[in-house]
Amino acid sequence: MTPKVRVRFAPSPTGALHMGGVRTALYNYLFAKKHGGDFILRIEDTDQNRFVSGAEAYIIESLKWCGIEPNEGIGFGDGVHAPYRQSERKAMYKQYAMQLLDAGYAYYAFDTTEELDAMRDRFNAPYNYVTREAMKNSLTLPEEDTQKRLLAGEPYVIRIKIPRKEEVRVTDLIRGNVLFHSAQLDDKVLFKSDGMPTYHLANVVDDYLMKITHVIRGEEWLPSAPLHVLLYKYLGWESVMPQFAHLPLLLKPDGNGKLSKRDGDRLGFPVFPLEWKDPITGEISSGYREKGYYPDGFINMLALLGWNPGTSQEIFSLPELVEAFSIERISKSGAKFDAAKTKWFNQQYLRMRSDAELATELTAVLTEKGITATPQFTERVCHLVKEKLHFANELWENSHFFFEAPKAYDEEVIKKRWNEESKAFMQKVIPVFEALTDFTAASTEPAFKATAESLGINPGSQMQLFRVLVSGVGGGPVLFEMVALLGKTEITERLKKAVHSLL
RNA sequence: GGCCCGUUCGUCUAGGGGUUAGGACGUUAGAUUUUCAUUCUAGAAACACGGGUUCGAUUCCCGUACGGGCUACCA
Repeated sequence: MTPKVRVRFAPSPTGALHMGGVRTALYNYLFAKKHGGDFILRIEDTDQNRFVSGAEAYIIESLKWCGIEPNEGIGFGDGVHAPYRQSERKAMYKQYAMQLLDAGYAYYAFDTTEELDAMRDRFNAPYNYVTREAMKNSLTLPEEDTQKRLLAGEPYVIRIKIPRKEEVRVTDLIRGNVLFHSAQLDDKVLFKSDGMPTYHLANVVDDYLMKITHVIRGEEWLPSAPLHVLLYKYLGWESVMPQFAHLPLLLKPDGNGKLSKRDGDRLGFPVFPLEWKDPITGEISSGYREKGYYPDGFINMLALLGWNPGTSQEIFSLPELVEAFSIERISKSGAKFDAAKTKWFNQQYLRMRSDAELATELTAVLTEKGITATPQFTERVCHLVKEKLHFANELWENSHFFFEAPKAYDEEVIKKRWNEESKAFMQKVIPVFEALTDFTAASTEPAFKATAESLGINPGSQMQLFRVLVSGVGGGPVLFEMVALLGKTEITERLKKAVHSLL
């Protein structure tokens, strides 16, 4: 029987969650849901020096905003494997380090930072099967010396003893078999002198204890995967070792390298899901949420950055992503982030929003400005302008003239179009409009044109000017739809006022 | 430097021993809206290079180049 799929997203609370991290969480979420499994959030806070207050809450809020909520873990409710914060699991790790020690797979090391630096300078090599011979550790020191140091409370770390000559095979769901030679590995610290495990030990122990079946993480972890494989083996957990999938990285849009916070500042797009204020420096980094992006569009974009369904479908709801997702279709190479396409996704999602939903957003702006309008009117306004937008927060700037009469008129258009001929036309069209009983796009347009023609004027030459006289601006939705929505009274009054003020 | 991963239009990608190498974003032109946006149509635009294997390689293999990641008592 195959065990229930259990995956985890395991960020460190060292700052805001990067969009690459969000994508990793997303792929874990999709994989879990696809297989009816569990998705766990585990906080890896084994490095007390890098702890940033607020980071954990930020991670939780980000996942919630994105709609990819873990069903177990910090912020989402405890399961049977609680706690989910490694600092609270501190007591669990030591015994596994001891187990490794007893079995001869690990050893104590007492080297100081200075000694370590000196060793690296001298050998230009890591702590490994050759250099460890020259260092202060339980492999080189007499047994009683080691015991004496331990008893005296001398600081120590526990290092893994990497075999000198062994092939370590990592089977990766995305990359296939990757072969490493143990001679290239180093004796990584598993247990630090401050009593905390390092990532490597804590990660393997927790994944084992939490019955994780698949480890889906960034490609930056591939080089340490053989170390993890060795740990499963030495701990006797080889038969329940999770399967690995190392994700390609998110790259800078220009140039090369991993996408970083700096790139967002430099190129003008957020790299974080939510706005983040650094608690130390007070520096603020923009977020997709605050910029007006929809979470489902953001997630859709992220899903397609490194994965594709093999069809030409590009717009996916979260359930559709779950349905279509498979690890096999994740690409191997890094993906450069594309801010323009991210905007395009948002535009697509904006169009899928109902007029009523957009009206709610616009109403919030109206209320702020002390403007009242009926929901029906606001909805129709939204219906007319939504095709022009990429973001809902552009609603007001594209529709303000529906709610307030123009205070000024686009000067360029006035300069170009306002003349004796147009003055005569506007004065004549006012009574024509007033006489209409049925004031719709279907009635105003022919009336407008007929009036122009009766004066021997090309109707087209008056359209933009007319638009400016009633709205103040040269651009906007389809003219006669706009006219009809504003209504006869409003249109004729605005027109009279405009003609008067321009005389 | 060493180790590992990768390489199809500018970008995200499909494809795969014989294809007009497909789509999307962006971009260019035209049409529509006498504006803008939208929409429609058309266009430019890619298999990194060199060797093999093969009747045939963009596809398979090897090398080179280039890119990326890792190389901490950070994750």
